[in-house]
Amino acid sequence: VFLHNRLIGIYGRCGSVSDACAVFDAIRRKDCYSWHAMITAYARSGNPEAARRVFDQMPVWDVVSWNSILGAFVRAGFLAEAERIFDSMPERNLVSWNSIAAAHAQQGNWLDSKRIFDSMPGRDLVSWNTMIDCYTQNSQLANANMEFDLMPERNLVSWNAILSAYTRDGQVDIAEAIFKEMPQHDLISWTVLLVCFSQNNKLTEAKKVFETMPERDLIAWNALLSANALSGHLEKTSVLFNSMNEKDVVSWTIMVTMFAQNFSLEEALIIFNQMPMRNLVSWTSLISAYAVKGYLSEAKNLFNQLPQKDLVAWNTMLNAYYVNGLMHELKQFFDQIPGKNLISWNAALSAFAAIGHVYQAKKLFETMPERD
RNA sequence: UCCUCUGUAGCUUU
Repeated sequence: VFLHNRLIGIYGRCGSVSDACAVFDAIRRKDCYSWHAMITAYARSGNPEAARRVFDQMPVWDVVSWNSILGAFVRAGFLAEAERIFDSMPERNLVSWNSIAAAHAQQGNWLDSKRIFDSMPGRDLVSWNTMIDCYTQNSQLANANMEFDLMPERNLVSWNAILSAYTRDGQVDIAEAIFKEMPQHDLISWTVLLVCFSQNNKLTEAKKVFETMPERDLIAWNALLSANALSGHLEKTSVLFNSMNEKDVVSWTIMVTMFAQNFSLEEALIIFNQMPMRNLVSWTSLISAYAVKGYLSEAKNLFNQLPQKDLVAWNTMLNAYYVNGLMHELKQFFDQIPGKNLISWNAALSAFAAIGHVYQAKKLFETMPERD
């Protein structure tokens, strides 16, 4: 059982749910570790409903079982359901509280995260680190920084989190200073620094980080690829891409996106058609490629065929109407978007503003649930 | 051997 449970965990982590499931089914005497590992495997694959089916079949539940199913819904971004689970838990520990705090931040409610953080029965290092990340995700650098200063102790995760905060805010010099000041570096620290340079148009420095870092994994390679793609050197980026001996769906999507953003629909399609695996992000990237080249109906067809849609996909399609000048359809589409976020509102608002429909723009501005 | 924190790809800011 011990070995089987480990296997479920390994398969879950590398995204092979079906393999995890096969191992799980083969265990005759399942213990709670088996059940929890299987729930988490489904959670990691983005399938909280499957996770719930496993949860429902368990003979007994403990706090880890509840945390596992809570985590499945948090990870999938289903805040309402996560809250329902949290409220109905017979017992909670710090893990439960940390999860629900992170869930609110994911949906943009960083004030709720802070409220939870302040009212939770205790705090551990993970709580503090979570709080820094809640602020970072919501572009609240000053608050992230304050929390970092206030925390009673820090580990490498805390340092990486604050490094990310400054990176996101575009404060390259401070990020560099933090990198030098931090007590240790791991692969994550190095990659964040690379991304920091990459996202602030410093390709040379980004490359230098890549060469300097003591070890490189696929994420680091993808970050370097992305740095090249962002700089607009299509040819050089393609050479790098072809030289990579390991590629995942992210690597492929970086290429599709690069061609899309440089209006090379044909090349984006060539890459897309060669992709060995695709996900929602790759499809959305292709929709964008069609849209910016004026192929709205193709974009719309792809969108309608998506097996599942997230908010980014909806917003991409919204923008497709805008760049093709179809304001009437845009308005209708906007009204259909479930759970609009600030990006949806800003996109619609700026669309009307850009074409001089001041009245419509003003009306949207006044109706917006939040503004930045 | 199970649950929560940090790194890479897609959407808005004319």
